[in-house]
Amino acid sequence: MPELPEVQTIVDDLKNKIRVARIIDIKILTKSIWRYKYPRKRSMIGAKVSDVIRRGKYILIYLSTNNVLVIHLGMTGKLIFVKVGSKPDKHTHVVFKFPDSDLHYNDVRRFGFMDLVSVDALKGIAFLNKLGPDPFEIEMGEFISIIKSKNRMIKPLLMNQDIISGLGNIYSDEILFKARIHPRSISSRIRKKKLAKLYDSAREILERAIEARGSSISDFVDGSGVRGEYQNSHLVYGRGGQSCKRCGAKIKREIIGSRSAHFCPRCQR
DNA sequence: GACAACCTGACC
DNA sequence: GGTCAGGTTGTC
Repeated sequence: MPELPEVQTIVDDLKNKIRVARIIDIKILTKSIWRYKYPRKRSMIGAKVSDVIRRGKYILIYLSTNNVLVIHLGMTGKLIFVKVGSKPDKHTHVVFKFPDSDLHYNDVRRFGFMDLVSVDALKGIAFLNKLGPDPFEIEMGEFISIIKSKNRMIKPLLMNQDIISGLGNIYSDEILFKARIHPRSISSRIRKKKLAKLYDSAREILERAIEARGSSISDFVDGSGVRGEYQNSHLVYGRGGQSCKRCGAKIKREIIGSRSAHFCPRCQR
């Protein structure tokens, strides 16, 4: 489900609702969502949430006990605030109890996961260390040289979290359309001018998507259970067979890098 | 780079 | 019954 704008939306909601709040209790309903190792609850119970940040598509919840809860939402993960004592549904895997509300971690497909690590250990976590910068964390020149230095199809390259983090299937399609780059273009051969446009497009689209509180295709909702609006602004994603809003040509849907890619064969070359 | 694997649900 | 889905990881 979630790419950078959706994860940022959740992070903003978490920050507003639980920063400075204390975790009263935790109910773990599904053990297997803890990927690295099963956590000690006493490392979390009684702790205050000191900060919530996003790294790529990861959510990092810092606790006053010097531990960090690292969460990846996978495809269908959700963090939703509900009334104290609300009954978990069949896909609720963890319940965090706060004074004013409970926070349910739900995930239908269970591709998401959590880890609890100490602040010290965080620096040694491989899957965080290998994350590339997101488009807001780098300058245009750096972005261009990263892309130019690889010899790969641009869409799978943009989706590779080790190179640039935060982009997934929706936003890579939307960004490439805006920059008028064909998703199969080989990164090293794309002109600098086009890559400059790609950089601007990435930041612009992500910013607008965050303002719209994400894209809800089927599952995504924010911390209050409300859907995002950016799906209404998609120009290519999910529009295969329909006409391009820019030139009228038929939008194509093709498998590229084992994922469905949506693009306009006339606008994107 | 292509694929399968990990899962459940929606849709045809 | 089959296909598809906002992701990641590991194998050829």
